[in-house]
Amino acid sequence: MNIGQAARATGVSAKMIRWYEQQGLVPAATRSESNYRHYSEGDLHRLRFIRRARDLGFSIKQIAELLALWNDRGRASADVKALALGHAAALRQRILELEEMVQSLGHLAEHCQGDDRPECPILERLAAPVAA
Amino acid sequence: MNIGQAARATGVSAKMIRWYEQQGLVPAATRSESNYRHYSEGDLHRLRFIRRARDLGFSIKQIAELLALWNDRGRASADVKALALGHAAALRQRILELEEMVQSLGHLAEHCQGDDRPECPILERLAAPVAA
DNA sequence: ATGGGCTTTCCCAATATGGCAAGGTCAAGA
DNA sequence: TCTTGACCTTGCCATATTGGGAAAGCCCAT
Repeated sequence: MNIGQAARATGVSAKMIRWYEQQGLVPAATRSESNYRHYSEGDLHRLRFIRRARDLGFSIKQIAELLALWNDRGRASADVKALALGHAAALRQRILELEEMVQSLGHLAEHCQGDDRPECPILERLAAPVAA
Repeated sequence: MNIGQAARATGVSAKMIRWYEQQGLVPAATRSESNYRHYSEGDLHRLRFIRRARDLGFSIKQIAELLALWNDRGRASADVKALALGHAAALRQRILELEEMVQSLGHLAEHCQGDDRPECPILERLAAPVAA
């Protein structure tokens, strides 16, 4: 199976597959005589794993850890769980930050008429002389 | 006022001030004989504006638009408001995505014992053969 | 044999920020 | 006056992930 087919089968673009290989996230694919990469079912399996982990917002580094645990038959499930929960906590933190921004924006926008006149509390706040 | 003082006064690092200048977000600072940049109160004002907009999660490009509106005495407040609300909507969208991830992670972790044994539904799900 | 669709590698782009290095400048103290 | 330390300059590198494009080679079907 060539890289394009593997891409279609896993939802990981060919470009990304090559990049993951370069980053050591997947082992270097075997090559045909004419240097084409080709992929086995096991390779697709691994790529799908990566794809799903990306969808959950794991970084490449974290995915490398997950893959290592996946391949370690003797791992403790606690290690996997800790990784997942740590990541979830980081996501929640990020969500809080974004929510704060949304709230501030909401407050600012509330006081802005949003008409043809130039008076705009949003800009005034951003430009406030000292603290805001 | 030198760049270091301007940085301290505005909360924008010297590095970033130079970078904003290079990006055209702030006009090139005037220079002393020995080529040191120096900054006026107006410059600090502009830098603080940028800083606050960054804190609200606006991108550099968006900040450029905000600055243009700020400097346009005849702007319509509607234009500013639209920018702010559009940005808020994008943030909310991002929040939804992150919340979905957190939820999925929560579901996965719920079913994982998190002990010394290797059985781990988290990995099993990530590795699931076809759909998950 | 020719063309269209695939593959290869390599370079570039974006975002915003920090770090490091080599060298110039300035002010204060000995 | 000389030295020292704090500051400034530019420039390059790195981060993390993805897409775009070019030039060249390969494969299959007509």
